[in-house]
Amino acid sequence: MNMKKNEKHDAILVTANLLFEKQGFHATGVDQIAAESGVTKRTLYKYFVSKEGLIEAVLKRHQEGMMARSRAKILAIHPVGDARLMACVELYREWFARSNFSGCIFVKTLNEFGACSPNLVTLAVHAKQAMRDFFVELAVERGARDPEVLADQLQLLLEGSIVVAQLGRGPEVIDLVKSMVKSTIAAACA
Amino acid sequence: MNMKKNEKHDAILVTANLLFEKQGFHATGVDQIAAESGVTKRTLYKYFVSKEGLIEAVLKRHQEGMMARSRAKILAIHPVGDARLMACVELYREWFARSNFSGCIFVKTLNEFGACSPNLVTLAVHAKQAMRDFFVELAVERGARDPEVLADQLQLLLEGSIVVAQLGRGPEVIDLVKSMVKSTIAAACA
DNA sequence: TAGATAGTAAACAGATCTGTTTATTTAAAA
DNA sequence: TTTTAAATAAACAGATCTGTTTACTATCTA
Repeated sequence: MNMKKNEKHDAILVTANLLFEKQGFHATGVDQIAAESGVTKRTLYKYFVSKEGLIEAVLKRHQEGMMARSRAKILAIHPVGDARLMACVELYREWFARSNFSGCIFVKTLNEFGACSPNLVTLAVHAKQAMRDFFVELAVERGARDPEVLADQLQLLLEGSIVVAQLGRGPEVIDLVKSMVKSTIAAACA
Repeated sequence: MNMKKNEKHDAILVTANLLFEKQGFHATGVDQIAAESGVTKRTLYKYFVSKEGLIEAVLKRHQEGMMARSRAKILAIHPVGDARLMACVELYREWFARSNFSGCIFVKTLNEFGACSPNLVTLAVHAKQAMRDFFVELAVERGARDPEVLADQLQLLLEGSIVVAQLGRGPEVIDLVKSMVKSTIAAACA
């Protein structure tokens, strides 16, 4: 069977994702996406009804990939305990350390479409919720007194770290986050 | 003497600030800013060399206003101690509770101009630094063992709270932040 | 081999964007 | 009152944006 089904379709999604992360949504034109995908605009509009439709697809794919990669990395870690929660934090360090790190595509979505596209905002909110739900799972596993609260605390610290990393402090912010997460977990399981 | 010097100039700055916060920078056109300022485009371009120049002026004015209002509110609080740091956090609650809250204009700057305007990025970084410097002052006052670290921790939590508030959790996030700040201060002064 | 499918190339339409120009009006100052 | 400065209104220029259209060319399969 033919494994390279929808090659172009995926190339467009990957390129668009990269450009949106780097430049933002409004600053990235459809022409640039098509050109850098090695595809004509016509082909792009064959696969996606509109720029907004493309953004939607990019966000969905990004969330799925993010969650799948996170689950794969963290759930392989044993023994279950602090280790998994800390590995979660460590995942953010790797992200910030990437040469092309330039913030979170979902935060960008909130900031660029908060006033004009409830649809895209919803996708961003759901993505962040999915991550928080994963934190709840890990908190339960860890035996937190109130897993929901611990998840909220983790989310708070990690969202903060994204902005601080963007401010030029780089991956080292994670050291601070880790120390705070450690004492937070301790307090949440006492 | 004539007190209403530069009335138009300021009207443009105020309107532009509101629109940029609500819609983002790229999504806000110069025409809209001029129209809603009750001014023609010609006048706008008399006061500001370009859209980027206008954005620059908006960011500077925003930072100055923010710092002045914060200092005025917090430095009036006595006795010096936890109260001032907590009042700082409370300031964010008021911000999130405003009907037109839609994120931080400096975070928007990072996300929209990170790849194409080092100039504007620098302004955003400096604004965030000014706020952190203020946190350091308050931490010193409070008698923190390492004021720089406490300031970093505060910054981390408050930046996180902005995004979480934007995600629809509203001003209530601040309750969580406050509890975390309390224990963080306790640990930082033990 | 014939025909459907998917793609390229490139022009086009119409809207919108930043920024400029011209001509006119208002208003204050000399 | 006369002059000067500041603002308006509105057209214009040129670039760029999203999205469409037309015509041509591979490629794969029935």
